[in-house]
Amino acid sequence: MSEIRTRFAPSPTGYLHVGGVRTALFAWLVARQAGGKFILRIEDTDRARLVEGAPKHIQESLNWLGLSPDEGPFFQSKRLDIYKKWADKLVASGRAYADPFSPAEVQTFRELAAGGKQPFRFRDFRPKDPPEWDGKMPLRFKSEPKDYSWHDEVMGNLSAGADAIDDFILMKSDGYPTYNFAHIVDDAEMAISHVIRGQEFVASMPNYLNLYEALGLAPPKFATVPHIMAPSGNKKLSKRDGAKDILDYSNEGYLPEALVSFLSTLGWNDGTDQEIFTCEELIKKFALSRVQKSGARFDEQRLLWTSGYFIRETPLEKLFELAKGFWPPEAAKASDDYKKQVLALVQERLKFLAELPSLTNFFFKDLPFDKSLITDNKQLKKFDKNELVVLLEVAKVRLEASDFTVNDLIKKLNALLEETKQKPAVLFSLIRIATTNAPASPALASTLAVLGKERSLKRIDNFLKNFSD
RNA sequence: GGCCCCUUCGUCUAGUGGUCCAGGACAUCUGGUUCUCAUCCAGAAAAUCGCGGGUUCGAAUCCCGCAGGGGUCACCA
Repeated sequence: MSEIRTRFAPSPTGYLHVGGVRTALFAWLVARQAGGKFILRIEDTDRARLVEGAPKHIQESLNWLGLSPDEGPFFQSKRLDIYKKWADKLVASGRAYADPFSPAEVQTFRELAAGGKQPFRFRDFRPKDPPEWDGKMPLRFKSEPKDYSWHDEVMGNLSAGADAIDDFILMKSDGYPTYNFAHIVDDAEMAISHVIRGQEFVASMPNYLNLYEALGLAPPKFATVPHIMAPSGNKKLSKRDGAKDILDYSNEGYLPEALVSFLSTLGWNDGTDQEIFTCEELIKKFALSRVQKSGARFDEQRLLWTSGYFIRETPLEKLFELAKGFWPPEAAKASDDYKKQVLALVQERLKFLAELPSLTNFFFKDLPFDKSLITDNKQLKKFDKNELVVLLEVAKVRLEASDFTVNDLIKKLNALLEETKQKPAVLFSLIRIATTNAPASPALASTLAVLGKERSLKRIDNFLKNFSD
């Protein structure tokens, strides 16, 4: 059996989003699991829609996810001589003709067909005496209509009638090939074994099959991956629906492993109850035949859950490395050791690393006094202000006697509960608010231990001063 | 509109004629983990398997029709 070779072939018209990346991931997995090659090909034949920097951006996105190509990137714009060669071959065999019609004339044909209630087909309007192709006119494929049935690794057996066949442009008047022509030539030249792509191309399959025959090429295997749908409504996910640049996820501190796992289970599963997959597991278990035939909705909640899961599973040292660049500005002067302690406390509640500042800011700077934390608190709002002040003053004295290790703090706090005859819901809330001024924090004893004795007591003092006013 | 494809809890899905009055996960809700947020644990609610006909002793699973959704009909990919 010949080598498995798959490709990802985006057009450089902008950034990569989850839809494109999932297709790339599937192609990458098919290559990896067979010990084959994954090839990146930039389809830059539409000169008008090129976006500068897009190829680099696409490569960075793939690299971040760990889907680096084994070959490429190849640029179609640098392979024009190859397409020319194949085009000449088609002209010689009579399977391509120069198209002498202007867009306006084509439009007239179209209206003519519409008037006759017939579906418009170029092949019904072929020129009687096509001029010789000079490379300046568009070159059109001369189709030979017939029925086709073929196998799709995802969709199963597909078929279409001869009505689906028509002449189409191979070479444009600017000298560049169309996608319809170039991708077939390239897939053959690059010995691609599996063409894995989005479902927008299934309708053109009969035409492609017709062209393969005209070129004398054996078609590769095909796999059609359904679109990722927008969270609401039944439409393809687009930028408007929050289809972010894949590098945005990197910038927000999602782990690439999480994106890969999430994307793989969006329209694929291994038939078991497994919900999370590492890359290695995917390489072992992925199968095109188990990819869903219908489009799957993008579920932000599930992405967050997946992301949080991977963050929790990451060893602290590694997470600390990954978290560099995400700390709040005030953390700049804090020691690595201190930051690691903080990170250990918030690791289990992080969904993505950009949440770090909002979760940890009070560890690095004094937050402003906020009376509503007391007055809105279910337990504390029932108390008289003076009662709370007295309670906190007692707490302060007892905490002054602690060495601020977690164990000792727990001991002291428990003793305080006894002494004051208060519930944790009251006493701990009060101390937590006084020492953090934050609406939420990790467990009290751990928080105090990391904050340290001096800072904790100072904050209680400040809180008492503000609260008494 | 023509052609092609799809249709199981809100969402992602398991399920290929009986073990499914449909299982898992996310989200939601409840309880527990000495306070909050989160984690973790336990539990609840949630799909008459798009609808209607068949075939069969028996259908989410096979067949037909319908409806809804998607894709496509470019010198874009």
